Amino acid sequence: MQMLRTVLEPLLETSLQSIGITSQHWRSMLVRSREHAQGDLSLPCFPFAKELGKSPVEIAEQLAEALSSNPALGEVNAVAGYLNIKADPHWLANQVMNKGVRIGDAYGKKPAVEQQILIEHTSANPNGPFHVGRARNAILGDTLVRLHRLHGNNVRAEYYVDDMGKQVGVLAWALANLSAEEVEQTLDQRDPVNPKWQGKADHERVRWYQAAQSIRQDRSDKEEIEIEIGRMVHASEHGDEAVLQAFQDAYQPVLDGMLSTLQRLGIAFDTFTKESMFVTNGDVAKLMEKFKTFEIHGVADNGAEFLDLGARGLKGKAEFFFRRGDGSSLYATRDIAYHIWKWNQCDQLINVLGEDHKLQAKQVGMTLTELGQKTPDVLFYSFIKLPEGKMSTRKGNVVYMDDLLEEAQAQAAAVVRELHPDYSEELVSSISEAAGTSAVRFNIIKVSPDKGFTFRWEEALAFEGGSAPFIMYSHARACSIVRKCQKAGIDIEANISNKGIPIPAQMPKGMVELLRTICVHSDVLSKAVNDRRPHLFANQLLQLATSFNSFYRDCMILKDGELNVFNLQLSEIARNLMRTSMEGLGIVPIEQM
RNA sequence: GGACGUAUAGUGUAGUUGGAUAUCACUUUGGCCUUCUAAGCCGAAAACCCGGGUUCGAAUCCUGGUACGUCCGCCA
Repeated sequence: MQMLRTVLEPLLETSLQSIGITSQHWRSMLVRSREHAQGDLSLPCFPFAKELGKSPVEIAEQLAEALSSNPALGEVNAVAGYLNIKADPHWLANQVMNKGVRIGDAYGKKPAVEQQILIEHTSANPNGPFHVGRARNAILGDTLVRLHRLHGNNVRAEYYVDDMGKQVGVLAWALANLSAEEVEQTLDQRDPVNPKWQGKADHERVRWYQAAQSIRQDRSDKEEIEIEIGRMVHASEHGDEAVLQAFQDAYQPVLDGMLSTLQRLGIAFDTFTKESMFVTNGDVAKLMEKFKTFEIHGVADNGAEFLDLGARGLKGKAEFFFRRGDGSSLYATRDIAYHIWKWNQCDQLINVLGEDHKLQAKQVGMTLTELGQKTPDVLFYSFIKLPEGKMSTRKGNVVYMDDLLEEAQAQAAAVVRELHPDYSEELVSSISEAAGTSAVRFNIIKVSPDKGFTFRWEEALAFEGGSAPFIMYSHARACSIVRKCQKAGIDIEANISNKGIPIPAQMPKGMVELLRTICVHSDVLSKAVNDRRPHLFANQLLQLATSFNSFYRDCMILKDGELNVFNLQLSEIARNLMRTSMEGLGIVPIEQM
């Protein structure tokens, strides 16, 4: 609770000086109390014992006594060597009601100058539909973008389109050379396309890609095919316009299909940048020339070139190849050109990458350093696997995002129909779409990114407890109160702008809880954004919803037709905080459930 | 073989500049719907991978194991 800390620290400093503590080390010892019942902030006094030759218990008591009173301070207790300080509920209420708690301000450390932040995420190869594994990147990245915006930062969401290289080459070759019959014949032992997704290019064209992969291994003319694909890939890497256009015609519909899946999850991008751009504009060629001048530059027997990053401390296989023997560039080389381009248009750069890219990212980072460039921040995430094991399109062990979202909506719809038989089908459909997609997002975002994640249907589709619908429900209740008031002829606006409402002398437990939760909300957002850990904020929002539910139980707003204005004002503050926070996590803040 | 990451109740998780009685949810279990939406609320039971070390104090730091994940392409 930063707002309490700000008030407390100077008081505590005086108090500490009075008993002979002058070093500043205690500031880092002032921690959040473990138990809410004990306090908001606690200072363990054990380290002072040796210095002062007194027992920690005694020191804590002396400190408690020496601490001057302040409106912000509620209970101050010395317990077993700890000094516990609780914020005064009235002071908290005053902060919330009259000082105006806004999200993202005051207590976070915001840079004085507006920074342009560029977040690159997802950037999946456009060769097939999203499965839940690939979606972790998109959900994580988009949430980070949203949280930055909530925090008041200027962010651009960027998708790097891999429009050259072997994968797209294979897709383009297949579309040009295989008939639908051939494709289905080749894939006959595989599950057919879900009829639901017929006509959706990511699902349809991936069949061509898969068939080509199989044919490249088995067919008698596989050598010729390989030569043909190799020719196209080579041409694309030399900026051949016709080939690049053919590639684009092949992948663009697939990419569009993939993006429509993401759109259903509320995920969108501001800019798309094609990898081929850095080949055609000459950046890559210039970069490779520059590498030649480096002292860590090396050449292999066949003329391929590399940088010896081992000389800069990289362990393991330290030769970082940037050019093939035939003179063409490699993916990583283009990636570096891309990074230089990105740095030219932002102050902070964040990449969201799977853990399989760790070494690659390290190499790119070290090479950028070598070039005198800054290194990007990277949010790594661990892979999602299925209970049956690793996700593999090839083995058919895969859950497509489109299927998951469809199932999520269907199950949510079943819940809504059971709870509200009176709702129209239209209403059921809009509620269940919001609840289903939000639940899927939240299920992934609420856990720490570096934690391995096993996808389970029953967890992704859980609508109670720590889920998105739980949060949505709290928000919908707050909205329901407003509707109820309006129906009773109460002017909400007028009552909210009435600043003269006294803070109640006695506050129920639920109200104090809500006030405390609201007061740490902004702190948590700052931490989540600055540390790139969105799950922290997800858990905070759960806490906010839980606190609101307790408040809802303890504090009536409309009782026997009588309006409690203070409760209404607090409820509205909580409702707005919930709504904006939900948007920050990509949870749809519907007003009725 | 080397590098990096992870290990917390029956299950899934929170807790990283060391602090008290370790968080939340599911499951199990006891209560609460003639009062603003019970997708809710209140209560009970249940856990820090295994050894060593540092410290007044270790889930947290160091060290040695074990298990799991990822990487170690002139692929992308």
